[in-house]
Amino acid sequence: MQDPFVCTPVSHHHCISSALDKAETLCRSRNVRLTPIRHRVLELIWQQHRPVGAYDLLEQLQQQGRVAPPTVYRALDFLQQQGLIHRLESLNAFVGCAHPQHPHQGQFLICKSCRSLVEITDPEISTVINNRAEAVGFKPLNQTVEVSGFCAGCWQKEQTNG
Amino acid sequence: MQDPFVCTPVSHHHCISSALDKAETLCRSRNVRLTPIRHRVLELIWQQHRPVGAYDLLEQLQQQGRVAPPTVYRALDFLQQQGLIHRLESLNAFVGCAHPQHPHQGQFLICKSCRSLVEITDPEISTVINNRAEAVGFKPLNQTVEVSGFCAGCWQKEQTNG
DNA sequence: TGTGTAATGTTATAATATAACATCAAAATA
DNA sequence: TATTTTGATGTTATATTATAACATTACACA
Repeated sequence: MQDPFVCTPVSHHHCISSALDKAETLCRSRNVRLTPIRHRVLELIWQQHRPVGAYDLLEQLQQQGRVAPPTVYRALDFLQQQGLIHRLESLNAFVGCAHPQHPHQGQFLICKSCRSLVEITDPEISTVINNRAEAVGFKPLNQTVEVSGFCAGCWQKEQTNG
Repeated sequence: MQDPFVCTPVSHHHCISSALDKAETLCRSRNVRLTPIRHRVLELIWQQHRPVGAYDLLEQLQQQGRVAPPTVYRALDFLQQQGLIHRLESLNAFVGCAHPQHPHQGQFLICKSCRSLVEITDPEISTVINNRAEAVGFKPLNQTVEVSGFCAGCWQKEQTNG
């Protein structure tokens, strides 16, 4: 089932802190360290609540002192390993994961117009892909599924405008 | 159904020339120009018959004279637009398309070990993805599906070795 | 032959990412 | 508590991927 969570400007502060709380709990339980830098990077990612590039993050971090690229990339690596963020290959960007509690194959719907993103976690998609891969003798380990198109709102506008 | 074409070292020269012939026919019928540079880039891509980076191609082109990055990227853009090659987002690399006659959503199986690649074109995969996207109000236009794992051969080796 | 368009050349630089090594902080252990 | 070990971060430099901007050339067609 899909988490019907919707983030509105009003609820956004909650969505950020909820994500950070989850992250803290998770890291504690796994006995890994959500250091200040990692925490900060995750926070920045959730503040945007859309795909963010590493150098965007870098720029924001640099407002509080000198930071170099490796620092950001290390934090991103860590957050990815812990399943707290996903990397979007088609955008070279990162986004917070809404349900990091258990590892999963996410699928990403990326709006061409407003650049918003929805993550769905549909077992049927991953199953079909795995089945087809196995049918040709391939052992699937990890899936990248990214769909470019229009979100509901932008699609309406597209249609009325043209 | 999947094209059961298999490229072996022995048949590889044929697979290259077949791809180039198809490309020529296609471009002629579409009234677009498969110029020498574009032809050469496509040839180099098929010679490798695995994902190749733009700068790999550049290096090979430079063996016959000075060439700069934009030249390669323009050729790649053209070939992509014509559906003659695909871009692999998770690798920043390009690979020849085995059936460029009609536009399609390809799915890519990428071997972590030997870096070989298989393209499958499974309508069920694209359909399921589109359905699920539409179910959440999203209008899907383009899919990126890339699966990382082991090809049949390498998976066997993996299992016997460890 | 001119004239417009598409393709390519050329230079510079943007954007993304990592290697390599130094330093520092925390946790684990004696 | 001092020691050691490990993991995290700092720092510098550079690799890799990609594009902007403008000049020049080749081709298609009037």
